[in-house]
Amino acid sequence: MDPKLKAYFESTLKEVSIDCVIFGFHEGELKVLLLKWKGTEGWSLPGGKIYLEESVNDAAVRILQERTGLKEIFLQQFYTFGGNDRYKNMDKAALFRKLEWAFGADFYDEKYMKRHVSLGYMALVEFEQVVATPDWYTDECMWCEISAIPELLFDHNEMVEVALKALRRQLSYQPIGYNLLPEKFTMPELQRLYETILGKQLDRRNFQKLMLSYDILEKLPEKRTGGAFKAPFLYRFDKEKYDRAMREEILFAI
Amino acid sequence: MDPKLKAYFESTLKEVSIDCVIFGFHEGELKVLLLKWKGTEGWSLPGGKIYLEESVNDAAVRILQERTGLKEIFLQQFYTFGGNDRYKNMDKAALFRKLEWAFGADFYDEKYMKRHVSLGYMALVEFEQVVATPDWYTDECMWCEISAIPELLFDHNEMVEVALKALRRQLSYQPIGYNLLPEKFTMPELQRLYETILGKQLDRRNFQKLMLSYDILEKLPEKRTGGAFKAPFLYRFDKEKYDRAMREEILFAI
DNA sequence: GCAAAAGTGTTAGACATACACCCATGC
DNA sequence: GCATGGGTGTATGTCTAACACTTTTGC
Repeated sequence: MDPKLKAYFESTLKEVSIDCVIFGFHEGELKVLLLKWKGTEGWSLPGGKIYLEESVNDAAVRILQERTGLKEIFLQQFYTFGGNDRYKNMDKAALFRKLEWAFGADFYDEKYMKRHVSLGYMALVEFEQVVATPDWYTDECMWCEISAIPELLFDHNEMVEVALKALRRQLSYQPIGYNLLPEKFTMPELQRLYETILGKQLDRRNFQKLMLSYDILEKLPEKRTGGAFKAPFLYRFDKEKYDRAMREEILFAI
Repeated sequence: MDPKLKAYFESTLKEVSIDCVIFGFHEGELKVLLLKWKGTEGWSLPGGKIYLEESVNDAAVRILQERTGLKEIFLQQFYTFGGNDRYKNMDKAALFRKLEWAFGADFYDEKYMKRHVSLGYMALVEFEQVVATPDWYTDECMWCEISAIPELLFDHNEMVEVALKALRRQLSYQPIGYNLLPEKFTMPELQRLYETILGKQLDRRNFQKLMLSYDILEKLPEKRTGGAFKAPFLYRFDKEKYDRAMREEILFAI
């Protein structure tokens, strides 16, 4: 095995790791960042290990930064996966044969390849700002529409589902959008975001009234020009009020 | 060190453990089960380790059963604690001196006393049915009112707070009470439960109307006799409808 | 009879929902 | 001009929230 990889294994927790469901919003679609494992056709969520003296939240921030280049974004734990059958839908032997081919004959070492508990973190990122970067295990990145996710390695399909459910639930008591949209955005864009996450259509006029009633948006004098049809106004989140709404968990009746 | 304890250490995950915030409701008070560590005056939450081939959820069920005698109750993950400073408010050296006194000179073995990631589970139990039982480390159990919890070991005070917050949040999209109340209960008792968890007073008449509107309660012909004043009716949860409401996460506007 | 707890009903107002009309832009 | 998307306003009905009266029970 590569000595650097070995050193990484030695300096990190062995039984615990982190997997991130990184949500981005682009062209009216909610997408998730996936990585393709070297030497295989298998895709997985971005993940990583925790250094011995690192808090798990710090590790999640670090991993997210390594994969997207972004710091200070919305990132939170949503569930911890600790089934003893997390490989159940896979041909584990075949996978590890391929991985040994890519990483060296002693990659599959019992010392490192123990049963893992995985902390699921979800991140909401501004799609345009992400510079997706593969990690040690992987050689390709892909933004995949939430509705067209292929079969993933391990229990990562379940992770995406649980993350999405947590995200939807969160929508009912916290605002969303600050980390998923560019600084300035239009009301229809915000609505599209909500519709995509919730998976249902919303009334244009009622949505606007509701959003404005929460008093977290600032209407700008500018409009989004260039597009076809009537130019919509631009809005911006009032960060202070937005953060307060996040903290106080105001009920968002949507 | 005791060979049985050593064997337990060898057969469990070393970096991960489980801590349980076990809520019970008694005499109009929400209470939490605490354990006192042998040889110390320190209190902590009930917890335990995960066997190598056991899923974390199974481990949580097992630990809960060991401490309360109860099975098939409400139990769920609420957060995973992975700070690298989880001992920060304690005199760690003094604690371990006391523990070595109680467990043997080699209790504090670097091999076992690593940095731990702790999975927080919360349980809602029927107070009357619990037979509280200390574990390996502890020699005393106590039900402690939520408002009068002493300073606990490790980061367990924070755990209780986070659990309580999660419980309150959950109240807004799921019914509660099935596992906290006896089979038959009165509307004022149910209301007291909600008031205790939410930490605020509710209107008697509106509460009743709201609860009945969710169609998960069955009004019984009997009344709670024996008490002073007018005898209140007894109710029972319709388990099927209750479970459906849990699954569908109907919004409980309380 | 009185105080305290419980049962039941009413009413005003807020809010969600549904819907209508006008404006801007490209073809 | 027309199709399409966007801005704004209004009416209706439902549900929440505040509140009143009656009944039961022990002292």
